[in-house]
Amino acid sequence: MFSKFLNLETEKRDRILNAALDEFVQKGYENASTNEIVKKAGISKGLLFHYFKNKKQLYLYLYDYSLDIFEKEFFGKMAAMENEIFTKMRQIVLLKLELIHKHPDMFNFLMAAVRDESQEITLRNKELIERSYLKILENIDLSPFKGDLDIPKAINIIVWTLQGFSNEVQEKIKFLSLDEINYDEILAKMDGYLDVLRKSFYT
Amino acid sequence: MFSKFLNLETEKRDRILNAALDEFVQKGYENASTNEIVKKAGISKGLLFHYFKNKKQLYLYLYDYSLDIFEKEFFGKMAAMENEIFTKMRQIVLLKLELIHKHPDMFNFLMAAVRDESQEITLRNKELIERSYLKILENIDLSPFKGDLDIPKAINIIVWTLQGFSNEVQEKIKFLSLDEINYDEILAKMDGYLDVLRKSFYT
Amino acid sequence: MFSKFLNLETEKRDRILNAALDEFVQKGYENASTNEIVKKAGISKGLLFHYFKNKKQLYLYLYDYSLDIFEKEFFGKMAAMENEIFTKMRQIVLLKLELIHKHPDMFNFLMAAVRDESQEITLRNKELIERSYLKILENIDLSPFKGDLDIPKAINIIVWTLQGFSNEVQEKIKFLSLDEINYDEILAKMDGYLDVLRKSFYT
Amino acid sequence: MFSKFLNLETEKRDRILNAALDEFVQKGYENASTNEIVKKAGISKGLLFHYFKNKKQLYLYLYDYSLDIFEKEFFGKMAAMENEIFTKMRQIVLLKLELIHKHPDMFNFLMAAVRDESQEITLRNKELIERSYLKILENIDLSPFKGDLDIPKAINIIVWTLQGFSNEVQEKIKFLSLDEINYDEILAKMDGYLDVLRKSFYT
DNA sequence: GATGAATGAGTGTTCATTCAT
DNA sequence: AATGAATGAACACTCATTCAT
Repeated sequence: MFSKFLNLETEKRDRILNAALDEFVQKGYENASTNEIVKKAGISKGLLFHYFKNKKQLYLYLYDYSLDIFEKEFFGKMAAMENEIFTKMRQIVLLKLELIHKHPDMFNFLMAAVRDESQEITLRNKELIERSYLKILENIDLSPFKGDLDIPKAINIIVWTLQGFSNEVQEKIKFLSLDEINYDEILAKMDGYLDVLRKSFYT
Repeated sequence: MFSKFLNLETEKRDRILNAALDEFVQKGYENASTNEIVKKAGISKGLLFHYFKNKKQLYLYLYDYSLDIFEKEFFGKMAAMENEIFTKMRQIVLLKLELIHKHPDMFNFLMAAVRDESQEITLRNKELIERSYLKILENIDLSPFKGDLDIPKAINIIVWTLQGFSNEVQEKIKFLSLDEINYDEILAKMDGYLDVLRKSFYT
Repeated sequence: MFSKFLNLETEKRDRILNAALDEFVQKGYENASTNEIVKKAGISKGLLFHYFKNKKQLYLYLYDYSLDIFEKEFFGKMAAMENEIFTKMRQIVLLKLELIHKHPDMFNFLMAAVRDESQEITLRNKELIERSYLKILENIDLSPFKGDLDIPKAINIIVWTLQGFSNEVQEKIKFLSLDEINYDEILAKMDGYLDVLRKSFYT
Repeated sequence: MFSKFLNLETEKRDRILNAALDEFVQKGYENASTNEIVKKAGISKGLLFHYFKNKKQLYLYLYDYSLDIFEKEFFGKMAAMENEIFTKMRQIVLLKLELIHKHPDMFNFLMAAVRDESQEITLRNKELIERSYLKILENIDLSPFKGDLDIPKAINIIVWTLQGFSNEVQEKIKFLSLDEINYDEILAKMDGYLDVLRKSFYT
């Protein structure tokens, strides 16, 4: 399907990829202009459609491509993590932050794509979340939890708390440049939340 | 700004409002067609742009209008609520469900609008959330919380848990028709989460 | 359907009609460019699609419009014709020539459209031919035909002979300007053919 | 001009020829895609344009090539035909039917090409028709014709009658599959027409 | 106030043809 | 000879917005 594109010299491929990523992130799927993409990538109109039969396929390719990179980096490093849930969740958050710094455009694109709600993307995304969730929770040490606790619910509460916290942080730092962000402060706050939960759920 | 529109006879105003709401909900901002809106509303092309100088202004008006109605209904009923946080949160969830049933289009529109992330909407939304948050938390009875607990954090955890639960439910019922939804089951599950939190945070 | 277009001032309507007719005649359906049509008609791109929802509809409108005019003129004058078949056929040929002179573009368009073979056109055309045929043959005086002759076949032979002759003439005069055509010579030749057939088929 | 192409190995040449023929027959000149042709032929884009400088040249080559094959088969077998005109015309019709069955694609292509009306094709076609006509009429036995008959006109009437009949038949069988066609019935009808003409024109 | 004809820059996509390899 | 990446003008069609009436 995309073999033509894959055989391209890396430099040109990246130019196209970045141009498209950039345009989609800035304007969203509908508003993104293939005209702008080719201009940014410095290629002709026809060439884009030589590689991708239409705008949608380009978008889906970008999604799969970004997801692939994230998954590889994510799952690869998750194997070596702690089994103690709070430590593990903390490590996951740090890993996520690291990936955002490494591939900010891809991350933004993925976030935006998920909101887009196209059938195909929603499906791929659902699968990913399920796989991630299983991976995160496998090997978790359940022994420290209080005896009368509904552990599955407790785990969901931990996950949702980190999600809520994460959203709040993102909302706040949205308009800051990367070097204005005080990660120590953020992590300290997060540790505060994890402390509350640990004290509440562990014996 | 919209004074011309406000002076319109109620029936015509509502026709325009509903037509626009409907179109934006169904197709999103970009894909919504002003042509379709005027057709649905039974007015001329020119008239729409006589009342709203462009598509964006119409959209923002709709947002403010919807928000207004929600806020009124929400804040109005919130005054009479319990001060015990779990009871109050439960009441808020029920109220939210009630409003979704009463104004499904407006609710969908607001949800979609928030995701849109346009500067103006984001700002208005931030303000609303802050106001709501203050309102929800005012008069909360803090005495039952454990003495050594970081109460503000605990409250956030409660809010985020309900948010996470709510998102999960929405994801699941997205493809169900309204009468296929089993509300009792959903509420029972929610009560389960509230129980876990109450046992953990209360003395 | 085309009410918008019909309410247009005659001058502009004709400009659009002629521009489209001209373009379709010159280049055929596929190769005709809506860009060229609007340029020739001196209107904006959008306006053409305001009147006709797409290229195909414009084409079909043109077909129906042209056909209508031809049919009216044709059927109108056919009522007053002789019942003697050779005289009638001669009158029909003369009428056809007259119409070609009066509406050369429409005639060319109709001829081209029939060859186009699109489903819709083929259907409309088949109906027209059947109607014409019935009209031509109604009231024909069969008494002069030889007694042992298969009259329906003889009539078909007369029709096909005129068709064949007509095609041959058209082929020859295709590259001549209108005033270079010697109609007297052509008609004399045609009368020769009709004489042969009359002598052969009549007692 | 096409010497490069002629020196190609027969198998590859035929692959290209058939692919092009197929595409042109299915979609017509304008809509035929060189992309599809090279895909069907299993050759590269560049190679097609190495052999034929453009689409038009390929089309014209195909026309000449098809015509050549038809002419050879046609003229070859025409030498051995009867001199009695009605018998000969019947034999020609049968031969035509035979050729349609033997080379349906080429026949369809030629028919379509003639309708195309491009200058070059029209010219080649005119020449062919004249040559065929001369060939058909050479050696015809004029003795059975009635003494006072305009024989050249009579012959044209015979030809046009067969043409008209043939067109009518083609119109009718267009949507039938090959084995649904009742050839005996068609030929019987045709013989009816030839009988009418024979009785009328012969002493 | 109310209409809807008119605009034109914009869209995604196609495709015959070229050309470096 | 053979490849297929690359071009770019052209296509039909859309749509928010304007404006004369």
